[in-house]
Amino acid sequence: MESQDLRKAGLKVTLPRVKVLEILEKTKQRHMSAEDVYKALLESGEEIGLATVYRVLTQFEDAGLVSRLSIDGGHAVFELEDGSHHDHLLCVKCNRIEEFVDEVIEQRQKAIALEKGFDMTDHSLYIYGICRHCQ
Amino acid sequence: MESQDLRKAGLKVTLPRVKVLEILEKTKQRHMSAEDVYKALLESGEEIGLATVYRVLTQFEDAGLVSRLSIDGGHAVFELEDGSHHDHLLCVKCNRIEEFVDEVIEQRQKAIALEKGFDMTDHSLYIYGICRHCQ
DNA sequence: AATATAAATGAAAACCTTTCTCATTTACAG
DNA sequence: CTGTAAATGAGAAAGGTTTTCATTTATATT
Repeated sequence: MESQDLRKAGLKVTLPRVKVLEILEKTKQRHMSAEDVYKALLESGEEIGLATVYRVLTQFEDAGLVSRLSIDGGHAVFELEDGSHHDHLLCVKCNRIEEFVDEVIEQRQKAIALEKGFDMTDHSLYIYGICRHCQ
Repeated sequence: MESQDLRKAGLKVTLPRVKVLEILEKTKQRHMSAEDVYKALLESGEEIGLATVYRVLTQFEDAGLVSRLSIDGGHAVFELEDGSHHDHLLCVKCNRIEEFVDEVIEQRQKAIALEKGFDMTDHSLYIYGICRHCQ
């Protein structure tokens, strides 16, 4: 029941918000740009403006419902937040995105921040390469 | 003697290229956006177009004279290449940028790419936080 | 159920960084 | 010194994202 998630997040239950959340949950492709979400909405017969899609995704990010990936150069990509922190591998040929978790890297990052006197708030790690399929 | 560096890189020695290189070498701030470089040029009395600054920086990147950092969301930042690979720590308050190298992380990244069947071409790692000065 | 009101939306314009176009200028090989 | 390919400047265009503002909608209140 998406409307509960929205209410919990302090957001009014509006048609655009419900439909964007549905798209994110139902689409097989886990990583979607605002444009991807917008097109999926059109295909499912919903006439929701692109500006609203951007607004809703940003609100979802603020509410912790989705994460935004800021990939090298291009546009932002969103993924449903499932509580599990992870980093990403990106195929530079087909744009496939894979996820990974590495505790060693997580620990080293914390240690480095500490060494440098930084109070770490976040980090972003992307490994770029050519995936199995594209080699 | 910058003109030698340019010639070695296979670039004609033109005023804009010499001046951009000078700015990158003389400015205390190691990390500069295209706009920063453009403004510095104006301040030093050079009338070089912004489009040229972008072109020159991209050529320098291709030639290996500078590296381009693609920081979260915003604009690109350039730094003179000194041959040493390193990653970055960014202060989310004052935008200070610090550098670090960590062999453990480097190795783990390679291992993860291998595991996932990726032929790694590059990676980007940024640690965000609040620096000593801003805490 | 009707209403008031603060919030959300759509459409288009604005924004920002970066790239492109094209006429003009420049570097440098011959 | 001259010819030619390459580089430049100015402005337009591109591409993703945000803002503006009039209109619509959700929901708290009668």
